[in-house]
Amino acid sequence: MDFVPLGVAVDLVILTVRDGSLQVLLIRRGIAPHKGRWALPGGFVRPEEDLADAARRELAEETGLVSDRIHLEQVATYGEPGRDPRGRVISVAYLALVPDLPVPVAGTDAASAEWVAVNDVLADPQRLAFDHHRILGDGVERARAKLEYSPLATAFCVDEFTISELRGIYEAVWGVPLDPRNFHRKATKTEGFVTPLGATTTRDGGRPAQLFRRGPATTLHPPLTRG
Amino acid sequence: MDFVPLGVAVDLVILTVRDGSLQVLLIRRGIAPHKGRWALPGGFVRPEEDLADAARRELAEETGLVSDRIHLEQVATYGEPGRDPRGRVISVAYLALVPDLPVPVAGTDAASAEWVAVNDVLADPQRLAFDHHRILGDGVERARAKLEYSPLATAFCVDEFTISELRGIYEAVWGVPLDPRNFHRKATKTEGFVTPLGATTTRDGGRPAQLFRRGPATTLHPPLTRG
DNA sequence: GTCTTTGTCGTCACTCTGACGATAAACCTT
DNA sequence: AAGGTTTATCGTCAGAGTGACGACAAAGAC
Repeated sequence: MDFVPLGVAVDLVILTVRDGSLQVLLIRRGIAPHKGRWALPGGFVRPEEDLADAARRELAEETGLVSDRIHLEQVATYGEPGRDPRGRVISVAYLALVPDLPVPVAGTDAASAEWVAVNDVLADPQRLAFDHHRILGDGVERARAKLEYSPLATAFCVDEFTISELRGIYEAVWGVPLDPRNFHRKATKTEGFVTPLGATTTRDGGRPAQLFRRGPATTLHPPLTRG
Repeated sequence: MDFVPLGVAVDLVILTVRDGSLQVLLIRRGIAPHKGRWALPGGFVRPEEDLADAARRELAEETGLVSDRIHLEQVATYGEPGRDPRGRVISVAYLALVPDLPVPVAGTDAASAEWVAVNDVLADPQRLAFDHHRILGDGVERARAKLEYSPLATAFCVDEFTISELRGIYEAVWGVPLDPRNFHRKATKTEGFVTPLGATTTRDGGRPAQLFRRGPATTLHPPLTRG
């Protein structure tokens, strides 16, 4: 076997929508290399650990979220020689979409962790360690694309949500305003996207809004469009 | 560094359309494990080699195709412990779309290589070695999805092609018949999909058809639909 | 009560789509 | 050479989906 000295890591693009903007969870690295710089959460895969399990473990360590109810999907793998000064490290990137919960963002090997607006991070290619700028870009692009043809936006919402809250997700992720009336029509008429619960809430102010839960659909026909 | 004994490989899902059906290039394994069984082409990544370079190298070794003009994209990475009897092997799968050329399919470490109809292979989960059945499924699914919203179908065509030939690609990959008149309208009216050359050909029989080249678009607006 | 905020229903013109008729331009057969 | 076959390409038409926007409903704020 020609096994070469090489490490396999997972890196996480953990996204949420807070205060109307798309935000990513970053950690300030507590150890070398790139000590003190901002980076995506991540770590090495253990010898007998599945890749997805490693991603779930890292997610739990950073956010305390048990990932059974969290959307987690693989995005891509980065293996360019030289991307990590420690040697040959292959990194498998995962994308996690979480609702805006009062999450105790505190890591074990991270000096500190916090939510940062994606736009701010992407605006500066030097902001993140390693090739994490590129990984973040790919993850965000994946999320933006999937909102169009999948019911994935609901992964950003709490269990019971209103159509406006759902629209807020789309507006934050895509960065464009959407017409409330047309969006309401689309969301409620697209087969299997959302299921009405009968109850209402006034937590968003104004007239009480119906509460919905995510529907059974896995794909949206027809897709929503980004303007 | 906690580098564990572990190998990184690339596996290739090389697709083409031949005789109206979607086909994949398979090799009969010449060495253990799974010697004598059918599998996707692939091999270990070299110590100082980029993942994409490894995929390009394997593609060239198996098909002789120089990949500058071949569409090659990463699909996913498979790392379940136990997926390879030799030990912990992480495999990065790439998807290659090639035109139907008289390719000298002959491998270096493969006893033999040949084109096989994708439907036949997918119908039997035991047909391929390792977890290649799953990898093939994921690759094909990616190709099917991308035909909808990208001009990727042109990657299956030779440089200059007719609308019918392009339609044949869609029909083979999706496995559904498409209306020639409606398809012609869509293909020619979708901005940047195909560029007319002015010349015509009669190689498909019947009335001479206009020749086209792939256009500058990277995304199709609006997308083509599968049904 | 009135104002403000947000939710929900409706209308209308426009575009896109799928089903299909019709004609054009080559080759093939006899 | 005439007619049949094959494929290409244009056109038509009804129905679905979309964006822009008007209108009204139902809560809290003052």
